[in-house]
Amino acid sequence: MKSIATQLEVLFKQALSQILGDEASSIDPLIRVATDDKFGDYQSNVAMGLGKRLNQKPRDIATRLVEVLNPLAADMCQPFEIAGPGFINIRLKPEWMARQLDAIPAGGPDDRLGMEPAPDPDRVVVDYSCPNIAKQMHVGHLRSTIIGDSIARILAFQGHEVIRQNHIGDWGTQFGMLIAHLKDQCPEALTDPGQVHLEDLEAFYREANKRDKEDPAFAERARAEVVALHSGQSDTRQAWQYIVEESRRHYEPVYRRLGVLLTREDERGESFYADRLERLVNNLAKQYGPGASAGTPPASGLPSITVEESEGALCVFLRTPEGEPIFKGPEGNPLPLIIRKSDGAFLYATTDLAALDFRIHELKADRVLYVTGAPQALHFQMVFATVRALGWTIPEDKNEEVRLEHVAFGSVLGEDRKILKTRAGSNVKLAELLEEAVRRAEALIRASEADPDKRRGFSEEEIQDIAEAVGIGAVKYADLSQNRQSDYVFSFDKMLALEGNTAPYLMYAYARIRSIYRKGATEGVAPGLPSDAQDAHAPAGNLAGGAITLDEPQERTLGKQILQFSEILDAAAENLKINLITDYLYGLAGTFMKFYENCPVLSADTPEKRASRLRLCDLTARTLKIGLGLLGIRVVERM
RNA sequence: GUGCCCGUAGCUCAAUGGAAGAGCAACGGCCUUCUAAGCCGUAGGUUGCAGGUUCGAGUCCUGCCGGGCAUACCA
Repeated sequence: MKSIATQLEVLFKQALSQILGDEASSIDPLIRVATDDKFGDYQSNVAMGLGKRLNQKPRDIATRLVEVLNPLAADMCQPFEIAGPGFINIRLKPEWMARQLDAIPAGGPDDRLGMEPAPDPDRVVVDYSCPNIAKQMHVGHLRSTIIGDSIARILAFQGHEVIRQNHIGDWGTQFGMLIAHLKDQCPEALTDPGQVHLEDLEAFYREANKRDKEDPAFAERARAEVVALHSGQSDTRQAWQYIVEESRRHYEPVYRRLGVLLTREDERGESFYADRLERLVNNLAKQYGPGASAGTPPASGLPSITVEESEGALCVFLRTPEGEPIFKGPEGNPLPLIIRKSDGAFLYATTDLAALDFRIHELKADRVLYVTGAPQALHFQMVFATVRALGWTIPEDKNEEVRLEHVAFGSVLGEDRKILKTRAGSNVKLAELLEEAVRRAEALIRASEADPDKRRGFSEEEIQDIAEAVGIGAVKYADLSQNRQSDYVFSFDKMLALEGNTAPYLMYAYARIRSIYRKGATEGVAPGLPSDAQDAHAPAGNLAGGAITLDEPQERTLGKQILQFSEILDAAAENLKINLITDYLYGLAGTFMKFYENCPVLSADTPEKRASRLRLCDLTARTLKIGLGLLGIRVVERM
């Protein structure tokens, strides 16, 4: 089933070609959701633009268009209205919307509300989370993990082939000191790794760091371990493996608690690329180094790339065809992308180039997304520009350029509007932050249970389960409902607030719907809840005919918004703006609440009306569940 | 210095070039009817300033003011 906007576009294009002929094919009908109910449901803004182009009055064009459109769209729309400078206001017929809703198939395990998958799916690499080994995940990893996971879910739902990549920080000079320290402090970890566990990885890291700074003999051994690690010496490799494994024991429970999809199979950390770096750098130096100026000149307009040694470091420089540096440093001097340090070591730019090589040439990605913080924008600009200049983004076996995108996000701030820190000034640990969110959610539920008017009689098990879902959901929703690019202020009180655009509000709307079904089942007037309520939905149709009617204004609005889900998803996926989905879900939940207040379901006037309203409830619940699912947030049956 | 991002109601934030919106806080209503973690109502604006492009600018361009981030060997 096509979205409302798409169907309107088809009609408008037909009408445009009738009055304008062939030149109409390139015209966008500019269908938009109306900004206000008084203007209808949708509007077309095409007439204003055409007025200029055809040198006619926009209102005259709109009039001619509407004359053709009225019969074409008679099934779908009320007669069109022309307003203001030439807006065409579009009002959908309730019977048409009801038929669209009726056509949505019943729910099931892979429910997609009848939405069609993308006709031309891409293979998309999503790089996100990327914890550092031997350090705890802290609040700085929160957004990458949550946003990246949601983007992966959204694109997969749309039918794209998503390849998750967790580029963990499992390589680098810091491993020298960690390994040296491990061999001193915990040698049994090498002989019997399964039986020995570090209690506190963070403390271990700090101790190693301290010794590295204070004890020259230790620092010497640490350097030797770096060499041993790189050359693949077995006991050093084993120690390294042990440290990585200990880190997994920390972050995998965080992933499970957050409900992110990342698994061990998605890990392709820095170590994976380590033995490719030297060859990569040598090849670049050979092709674009000083002796290689005879290479092919860049195609017109493309930047030229050179690889030069500067201040002892090996650097990539990009220049315009006119020779002007594309990236400039403080004094206007060319800014290099350093791919080998003066001490011979490689660094993150090198690894990122190797990773793009792999993702483009071996994973065959059509699109590569990097979900990292906005401060890294310049780095990715340089890496992407380099890769484009190398010609990697136009593989021979594809006709479309590989899309490289930095999905940047703002920082998480404390109430003081500074980067969120603990009172002691250290990073806030993610595990502790989640624990506090759940604990606060639990306190809210217990307070409500202590109130005789609000008490639902939850079991202890239910309280724990609801607190977990609400607490974690609140953290994730608060993050995802922000415009990704701006910084946001972290506040437990706001994200767990009982009102407003929060996870608890949406989850409450869902639970209310489920409550109707439970009550209906006991009274024998609704099909009831399926036994496996988490994964299936009651087949709400086929009751007394089961046809949906949209008579009351609240029914009409609810039905319309359910039908709009697919166009919201398209917009969110296109711009990777997840807050479009949260705004939509919040609006849908609000509309449902109004419907709930005004339109009795179980005690509707007639069995037909009851059946219709039950189906609206079912569709709303499914939309909320799927929508929250795309955010990685689960719903609960009661709260 | 240069580059990127931001500046919208008291506060926190939305708004693919199309007719300025929520939530919180404030004030006033609604629980013998499906969950009041709810609903209804009132109030709140020269979208930082000044120009420009456009039929139309919060949105695009230029300049200024204010803030954040980045800017050669950590990621």
